[in-house]
Amino acid sequence: MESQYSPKEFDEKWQKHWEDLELYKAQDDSSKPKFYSLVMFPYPSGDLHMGHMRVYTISDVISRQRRMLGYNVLNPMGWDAFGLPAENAAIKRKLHPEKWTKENIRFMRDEQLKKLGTSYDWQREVTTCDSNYYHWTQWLFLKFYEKGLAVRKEAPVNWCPDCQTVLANEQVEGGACWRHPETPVEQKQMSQWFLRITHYAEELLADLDTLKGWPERVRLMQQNWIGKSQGAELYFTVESKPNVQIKVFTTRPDTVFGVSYVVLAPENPLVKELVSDECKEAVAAYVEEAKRKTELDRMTTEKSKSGVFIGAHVVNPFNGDVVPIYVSDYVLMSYGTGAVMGVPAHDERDFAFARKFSLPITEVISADGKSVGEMAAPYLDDGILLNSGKFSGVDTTRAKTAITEWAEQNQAGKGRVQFRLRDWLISRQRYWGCPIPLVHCAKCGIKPVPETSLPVILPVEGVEFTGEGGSPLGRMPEWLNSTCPDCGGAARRETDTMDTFIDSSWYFLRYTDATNPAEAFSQAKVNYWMPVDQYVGGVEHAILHLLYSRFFTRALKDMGLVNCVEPFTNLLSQGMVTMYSPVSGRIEKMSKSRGNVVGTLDFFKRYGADAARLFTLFASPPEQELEWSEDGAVGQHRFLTRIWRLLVDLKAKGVIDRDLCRKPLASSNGNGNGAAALSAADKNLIKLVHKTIKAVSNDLSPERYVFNTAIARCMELVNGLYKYVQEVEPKEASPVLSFAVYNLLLLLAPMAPHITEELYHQLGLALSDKDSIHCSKWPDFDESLTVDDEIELVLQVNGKIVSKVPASRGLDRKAAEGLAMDDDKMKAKLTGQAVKKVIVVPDKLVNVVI
RNA sequence: GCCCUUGUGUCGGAACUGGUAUACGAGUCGCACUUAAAAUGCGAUGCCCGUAAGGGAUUGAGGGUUCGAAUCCCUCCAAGGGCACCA
Repeated sequence: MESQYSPKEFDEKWQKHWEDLELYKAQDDSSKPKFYSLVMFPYPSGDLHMGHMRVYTISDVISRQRRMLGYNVLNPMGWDAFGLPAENAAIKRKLHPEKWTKENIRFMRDEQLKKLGTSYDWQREVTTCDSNYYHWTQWLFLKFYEKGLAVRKEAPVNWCPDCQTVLANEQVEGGACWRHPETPVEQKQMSQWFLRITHYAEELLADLDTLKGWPERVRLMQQNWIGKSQGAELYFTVESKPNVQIKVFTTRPDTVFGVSYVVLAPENPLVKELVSDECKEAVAAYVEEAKRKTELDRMTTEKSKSGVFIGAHVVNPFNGDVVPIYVSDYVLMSYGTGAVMGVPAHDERDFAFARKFSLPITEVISADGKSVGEMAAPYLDDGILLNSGKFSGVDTTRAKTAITEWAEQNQAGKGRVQFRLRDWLISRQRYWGCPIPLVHCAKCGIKPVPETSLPVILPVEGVEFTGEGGSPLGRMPEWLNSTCPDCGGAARRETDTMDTFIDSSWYFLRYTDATNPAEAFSQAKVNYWMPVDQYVGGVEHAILHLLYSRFFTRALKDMGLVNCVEPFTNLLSQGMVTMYSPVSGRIEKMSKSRGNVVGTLDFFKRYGADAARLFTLFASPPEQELEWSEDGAVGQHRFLTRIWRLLVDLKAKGVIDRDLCRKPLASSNGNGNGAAALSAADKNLIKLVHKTIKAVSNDLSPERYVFNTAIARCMELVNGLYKYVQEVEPKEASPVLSFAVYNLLLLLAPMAPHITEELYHQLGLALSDKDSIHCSKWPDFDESLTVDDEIELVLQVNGKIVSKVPASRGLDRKAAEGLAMDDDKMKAKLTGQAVKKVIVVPDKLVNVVI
């Protein structure tokens, strides 16, 4: 046995050993309870750095400990392999995206994730750009299409004139194309595919309450994103065209008597219909300008309002007022009805608009129902109505209901709920994505590709990447030209591919039956494993990926494909890893572009995988940010070295014994295993072991998941062992030391899997060559051995500490009080004082109030 | 602007339900080992006053509840994140 701890001698040996033993293979049927452990799968960008490793380490520790606790664990890994960077690399380096992606996957899997010592079941590896995966992505799309959840509709989208393609919202940075910061993105009206996530808005919102295992902040972010508003839709009849109504959505029906104008969004079709001849030119010009307006312009002109009168009026159904109709880009076509009523007195934006166009500001609510006269700013709070006909004098809350009711009775409107959530635009004019399985037939229109013809293969050979002019698929006639499944005539394939978020919205279902050639997943397997018991991932996916996955699961449940409603029972969203960036001079998220990355290969070589894992876990609790520091990592390497040296020494002395180590030494009170011979040092060490087992078990439990304190407890045990060895100087097989060392290794095994396995075998604790510490049972503890008989009683006067005295555990109140009154320092404080009250916290403190 | 999170020694961070603030690690200093250094082991180490014994203040700031507050409540300040003309 080497006297020097050098992980490079054995890290890879054990990784191979575990793989040969198929230690991490999940069983599809088992008498053990199942535990589905999931970590967000990576995009194969090519090179993981230590910052990326945090999430895999956390998830791996959880999986390993669950295995030791006796669960049948599914811990899979895969690749979110479609996406733009691959296509970019292809354009830049003339390397096919598939080749680039596959090479990256091999490197990341074999050289990075495996070398971290992760415990994945690689037989279930999933790669979203493989046709045996996207076959089922397409099949699911067809299911959504059948149910009317995938629809084609016109929508304004982000268009980059340089790339000649639609961009995802995520690819618009500061109003410009992410590839050309100098090119502003344009808004373009296009026919695109959407998934109707809004169909589930209400449920997605309501069921957030059932996700008790999710962080509060993630639930809140989703809640805000879905954005439910309670209000009313009110109808304003056009004065010159009594058969046309403008419907507006408002959350403030109580302010309807204060309406001084109505505004339409520039894209609202009513603009063209209602505009008067005199205004036609000005309105058309404004609408044109608004269309061209980029997000950049919008942001810079945020607060100032623009707009044009369209030469028509509407009648307020509540008071008969005739008010003008404007068109303005502060009204969005995609929210509500694309029209709003302007109430300057009680809305910030309407106030600004009214000022600019000199429109009347009619006060209809105030704190006490009395007019305040000239308004310098809009009054936004609740209050009492005035100038509101028969509703004057009513408070806002009741007025909202009353006015909505009146509208319903008089066909002037109705109550309505509005969501901020929009339907999910999934079309992408890109090559490297899952083809949408549809054809366009001149005769029959849009037709789905029959299930039996799936998958629609993404062509790999003969694809040219020029970097301009949209998707290369459109320039491949041999792929583009197909036949109509209905009439058999000529048809063109859909050239758009799907948003990559679709691929990741169901990968956790595929893991349950990853190699099934005939189905997306079998009912039996998916329902055995789902829902995911513990999901770990970055907070950057708090909304999109997690919301989409919830939507998918819900839709599939309604189709009878899965049984569960919510896919992820518990969610741990880990904080990002930061480091000082020489580029910006600040502490920022670790990333290549910021020049503050720590490479994995180099780190593993210098300190070993276990030190990397321990530092990542120790530096801060998982939900918080972690600042990478070389010093801290060295500290963990030192801790491992300390364990190594101690155990090498004990082995040389022959004190560790394979049989003794498994004997529980349950009782220190005289009747346990060899208890008669136990010294005070022995008893203390046994207690320390039990206390450590208790603390670490608690720290690794789902209620806590605080790995930093778990490691701290293990360090204390190691410190205790050093002290014990120094004191006792053991020379022969020791039951106490064998027991302590064995349990230390068990507790550290999930966090530092290599060194614990190596020492387990080196010390001869293994039951055979095929044995692994990772197959061991997680240790139990004896509650009675986790408490000390002797405690320190704290004595306080008025809550201030005056003295501390030793006392035996379990003292009653009287006795504790007696101890306090007997103490010299207490006496000094209390003489001549009237004692008002004595508070005794058993086994903790006595507080005398004077 | 709205919503959320976080503020504890020189640094990363502990303190489970209000009950000994600063566990564990890093750094620094000292001792041992060594010809020497590194490594390792042992010990000390939040701040102020004091040679010491001892005393005092202290968990971003201020206030409150309580016998007792890092922890609960209110106001404010700072940093980070999310949303942002959503009617």
